[in-house]
Amino acid sequence: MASKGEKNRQRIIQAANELFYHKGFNQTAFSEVAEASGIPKGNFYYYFKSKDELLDAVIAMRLEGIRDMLHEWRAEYAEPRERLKRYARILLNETRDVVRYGCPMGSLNVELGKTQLALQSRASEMFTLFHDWLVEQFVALGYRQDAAPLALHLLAMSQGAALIGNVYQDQPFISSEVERIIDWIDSL
Amino acid sequence: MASKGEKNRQRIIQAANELFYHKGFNQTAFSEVAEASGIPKGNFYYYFKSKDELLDAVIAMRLEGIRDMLHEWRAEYAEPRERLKRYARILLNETRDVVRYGCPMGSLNVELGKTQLALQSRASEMFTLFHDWLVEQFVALGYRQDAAPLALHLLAMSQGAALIGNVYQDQPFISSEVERIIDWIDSL
DNA sequence: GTCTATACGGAGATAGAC
DNA sequence: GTCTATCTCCGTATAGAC
Repeated sequence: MASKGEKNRQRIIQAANELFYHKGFNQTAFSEVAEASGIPKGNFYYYFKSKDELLDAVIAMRLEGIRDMLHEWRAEYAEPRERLKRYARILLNETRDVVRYGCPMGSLNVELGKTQLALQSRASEMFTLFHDWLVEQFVALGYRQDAAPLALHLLAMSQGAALIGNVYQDQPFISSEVERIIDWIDSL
Repeated sequence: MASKGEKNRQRIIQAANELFYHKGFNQTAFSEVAEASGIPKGNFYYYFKSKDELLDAVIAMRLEGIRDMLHEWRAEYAEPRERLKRYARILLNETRDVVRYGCPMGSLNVELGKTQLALQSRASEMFTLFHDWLVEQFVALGYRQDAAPLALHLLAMSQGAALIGNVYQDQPFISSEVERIIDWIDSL
């Protein structure tokens, strides 16, 4: 039952999610989230105890989205190799945003990793969802003790592509890196 | 001639350099730089017109450091392939810091890329110094139109390794990624 | 050139009316 | 539950004494 309060809560989370991505967590003020969501900033403390807790709710929403996506990928692709390639193409989904704002997971973790380790640890759960799903696919391909390192390596390649693509605002570069990654998957 | 004023200027830059790396640019307050450098924050505006200009000076110092390092690498290694491998090992220099604070270049660019594009563009010059030096080596290896893409790819692999190593505070992972990169260079 | 004191704005967070 | 008004702190930046 989506109560009125729950609806407002969701609107705040949605607005914060986009602003945290575009501007960064620490550089986003409540006043901006208030303007974007249409809810006065004074009300935020009825829904969240603090800004940190708002971020926690944003991450929780992202985690749900990732879980759903991975679930769909499982349904859509039966072969582990095809699943790995689907992951590799993730950067092509929103290349414009990646080039402009970086990877939503990567940039948030980088920011929080400086001085907000508790929140960073929470944000790293997004990576872990992908990681565990990738491990599953590598295991299905016959890799055992190498599955986890391979998954981390795949995460790293995607993040490297996103970061350099962002630094140089270079969309074609991201596409070519995705090609490279897919070739690598085929070579396994 | 290092005048007294110039010495103070350098001390501010040194302190800011470390704090910008450890805490991020926007999360570092003048009061902290003041405490670390022993120079009252009120004095900063005698040496720099703004915080942005202080960052500019920090980046200028880092650029000089990179130039010097690349120069030394040229002297130390004659073969282009050995030079590429030396670059690949750069993450091993300060792995503890990379794991704790991320890559000094990458994390700064990610932060500035959100809402401070002019400063990000300046910060990207650090990457460009490495990029151009790497292109030089790939050309010497016989690559022509592929030299630039290969250089970008190498930058991306390093950044991906640094980012994931930072996210999971995983030092061994960075070492294993460096191994992978070196194998890739050998395969060229 | 170097210092202290302070202006000014905006941040997160709170109080209390309705 | 929802709103407005406001508190307190701390950021960058400035003024002006020495």
